[in-house]
Amino acid sequence: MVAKRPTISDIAKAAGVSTGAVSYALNNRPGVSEPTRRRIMDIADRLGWVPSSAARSLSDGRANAIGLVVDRPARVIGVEPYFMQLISGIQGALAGGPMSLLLQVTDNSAAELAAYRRWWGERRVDGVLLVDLVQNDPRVELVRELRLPAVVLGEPVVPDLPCVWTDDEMAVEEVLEYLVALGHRRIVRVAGPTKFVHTQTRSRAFTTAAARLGLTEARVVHADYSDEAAARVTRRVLTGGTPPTALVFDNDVMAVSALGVAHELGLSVPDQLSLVAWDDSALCRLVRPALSAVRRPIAERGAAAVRLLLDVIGGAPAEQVKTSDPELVPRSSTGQAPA
Amino acid sequence: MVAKRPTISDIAKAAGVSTGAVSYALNNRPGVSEPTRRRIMDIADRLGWVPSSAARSLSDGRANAIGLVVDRPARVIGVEPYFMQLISGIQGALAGGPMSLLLQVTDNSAAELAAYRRWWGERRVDGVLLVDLVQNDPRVELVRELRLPAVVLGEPVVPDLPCVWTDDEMAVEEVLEYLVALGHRRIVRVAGPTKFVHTQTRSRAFTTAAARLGLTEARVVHADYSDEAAARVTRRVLTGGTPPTALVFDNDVMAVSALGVAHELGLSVPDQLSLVAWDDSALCRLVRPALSAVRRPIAERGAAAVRLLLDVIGGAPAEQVKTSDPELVPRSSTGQAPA
DNA sequence: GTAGGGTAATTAAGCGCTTAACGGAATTAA
DNA sequence: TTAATTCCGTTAAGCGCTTAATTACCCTAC
Repeated sequence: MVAKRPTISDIAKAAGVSTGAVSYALNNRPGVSEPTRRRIMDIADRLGWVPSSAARSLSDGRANAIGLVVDRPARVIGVEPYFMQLISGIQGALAGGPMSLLLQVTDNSAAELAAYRRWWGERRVDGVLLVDLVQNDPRVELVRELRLPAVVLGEPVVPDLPCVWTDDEMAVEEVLEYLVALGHRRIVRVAGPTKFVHTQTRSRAFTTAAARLGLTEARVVHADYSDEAAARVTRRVLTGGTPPTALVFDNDVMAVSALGVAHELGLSVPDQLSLVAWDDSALCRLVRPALSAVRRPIAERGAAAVRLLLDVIGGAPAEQVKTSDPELVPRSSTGQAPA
Repeated sequence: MVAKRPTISDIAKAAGVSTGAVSYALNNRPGVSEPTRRRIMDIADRLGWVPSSAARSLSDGRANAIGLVVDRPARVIGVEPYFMQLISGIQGALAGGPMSLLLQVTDNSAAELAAYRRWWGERRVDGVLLVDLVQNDPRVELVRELRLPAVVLGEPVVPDLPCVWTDDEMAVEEVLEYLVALGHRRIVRVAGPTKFVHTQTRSRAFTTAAARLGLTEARVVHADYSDEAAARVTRRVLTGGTPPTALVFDNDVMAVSALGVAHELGLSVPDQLSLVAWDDSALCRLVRPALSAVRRPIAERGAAAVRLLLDVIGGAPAEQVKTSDPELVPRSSTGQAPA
């Protein structure tokens, strides 16, 4: 078989009908008799016909693709399993359907905006996924201006934007209560960059829960998700006055990095220091001691976001979908607070 | 500004010329005078015009996109930094140009083939990247049949297919020589699945070099890149008769997993057991002891592959490009062989 | 003065598909 | 018998862009 892409008019010719009839038949719309439809469809797949996405887009205005742009430095993105899991979930929900995923990795916010704008201008996507929302995120304004269907992966901070989220606040509380039950009182949260909405949400939840539990020495410090920054911050925190007995991180990479620092400082985990990671991953399981971590349904979130986005593209109202709750998976990095 | 995508006929109207003239002007082709061209271009970007990719594709037959499908189980793909680094590299080479990346993650080879075939049928991509080639890979046959431009990321095993590769054989030798210099003689290579061409290449290089160095007890065992399989295999190897003193892995995840197993068996690394990972990553740096690893220019490979693919799409002949050589990065997981 | 040659534009066809509008034949109603 | 209704199918316009063919015009040359 040689490579020649058949078009509907090839089919029409073979079936002795007009291209219009072929189109109706192939799209399961009324206008052709059942026998004709069958005949056309038989011919179509004997010929190995596949609709040209360009032609279809041009005539019906739909791109049959959704876009995701991830704006994180290459350095960070490589390590964090988060995105690949997310992408897996996205693909799962896309599989079988006619939609494809357009992916872009950028290293600054302007490039990210430009990517969305270009996709829209080129009519390349029917909608986009938004991750890592920041305060007053310009993307919100952009998609609204462009009337570009969008789904946020994150807390419902923008009232009329559809989103898919998990109850992180609850998880933060759970972690704190768990640590307190183990006797910890000096607990530090090593958060991601302040700019992210999810960082703020968790930090707020942390502070609130700490206050409720009477943890006057609990506090939040910031790093940038990278192992280097986490190591630096952790070292500083642990070598300062009245060091904490437990650290709660905002991702897995930072927690693993901190494990190294603890080791380096001769602090035994979990005897002298407890560590909790956020976003469970193989990384957490693989290191020794294995890290206690908050597991969130990342792939599930990706899949849910895609389904929601498809609905929104189809004209459904902007829902705010909550996925299953995160859960704390205790492993060997957390233990009784030292006396 | 409200969302309304301008077309060339909007521009034509505004400039008082025909759409043909606009097209010539915008594409920098002869047929319009310099002043007219300027005027048209000014209007175009005042209007924020962006070419419709569908329309362009339809008329010139080019999709302005390249495709990558990754066929690895979600479980594996999440952990391995490899793909994200690759994607970063790909994006780097794509940035600025008009091409986008279409990504698909599948979990079986049939689905992968189907994805390529569909993209081709839909005229969605101008070319594709092929990773993880296996022996007699059906994709090779497919892209040839479809005349779909393709670049292989891997060794030049298919004569007329362009590819981008690194000299892994050399790196394998280097690792072996390094270990031998440290006094190791019982060395086991924990390889990925046999089906992959790169696995075979490295295993062959390993066996050859071992023979040359007189290592009669060197051997190769197989796992599937996952941490579970690696743990199982490592445990078996280490608890068998005359266990090896050094293990060389085919990725980073397996090496980290083995570190855990060693720990569990009470084997001190590197005093009693040396470990070498393949594909350096933050993972290797982060664990304790930090893993000695073979670092390969992954992002560079991705970028080179894209450049090559763009050339091939443009009609260039099928080159075989070799990127910079891998290098062994010694860290704390390798040491003198035990007496 | 007219043929020849550029240059700067327009025209129109075509890429592959969708879909509103139309038409002819068979069926039903009156 | 004729008119109204259905059903099945065709026609043709249009989506936004590219490009070969064509026209219109101005210059130079003989």
